[in-house]
Amino acid sequence: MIKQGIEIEHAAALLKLLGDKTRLTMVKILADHDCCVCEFVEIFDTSQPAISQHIRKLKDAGLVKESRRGQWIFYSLNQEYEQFDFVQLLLNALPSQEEKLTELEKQGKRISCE
Amino acid sequence: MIKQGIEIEHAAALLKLLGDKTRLTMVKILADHDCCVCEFVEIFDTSQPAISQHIRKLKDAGLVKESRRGQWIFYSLNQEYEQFDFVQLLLNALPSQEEKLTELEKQGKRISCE
DNA sequence: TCATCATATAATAATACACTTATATAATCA
DNA sequence: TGATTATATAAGTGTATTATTATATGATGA
Repeated sequence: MIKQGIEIEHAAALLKLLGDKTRLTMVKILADHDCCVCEFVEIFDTSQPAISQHIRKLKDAGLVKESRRGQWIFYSLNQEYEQFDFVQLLLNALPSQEEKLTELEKQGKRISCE
Repeated sequence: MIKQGIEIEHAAALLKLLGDKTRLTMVKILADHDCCVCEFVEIFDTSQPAISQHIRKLKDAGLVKESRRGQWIFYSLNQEYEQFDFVQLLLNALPSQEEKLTELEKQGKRISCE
């Protein structure tokens, strides 16, 4: 039998995870751009450990994955996440957070390491 | 300017509210049926104050409304809720909880007062 | 009016959460 | 190799959350 859709318990846990302004915004941003911790620190004007701890929760849930590029670790949405469709449904209903990145760019604080 | 969609802060608060197994299931059930507290007490096999407190959170957020019918207070989704579309989007992605009500019915514990 | 049923509210206690500070790890670069 | 930069982790703290117990309110029906 093919498992389809999301169980309600799982959904509740996921919504709880996303039910935090910082994490939700992070995930929305990650839907369009890979980012590293130091960028989020700038964007949210908060401490590095606070960001790392949010990232860890997202990673533990399987929602984001990491890839090291030199000095930096870049995070991105994990397209293989079991309930990726559900997450996308949600994210599509949210307003773009693009301006947060363009602001970063403007300040010359966007990291790119191609 | 017409306000459209949901702000990310508001969305986070809403997801947090729904990020609880009991509340999420309640809301999913209420999408199809009005229910009263004592029914939820049966369905979730939990205490009456616990249910009342969950209901209050949903009511405070504007997500559900109440109407007294005799001895009982029936709760239902508030279709006028500001972000009702967003909530519906979410609920539609969740599996039916219909069996919880049919189970109630079978036990003769469904309240109806027409 | 009194007993009962449905629900709300208050007080409390246990747990979870998100931040802070301090420190560790890991890569880079002089 | 030693300094620097990026990130993770650990420990501690204040606050939020959720349940419990006890009590109050409000409607019904004998």
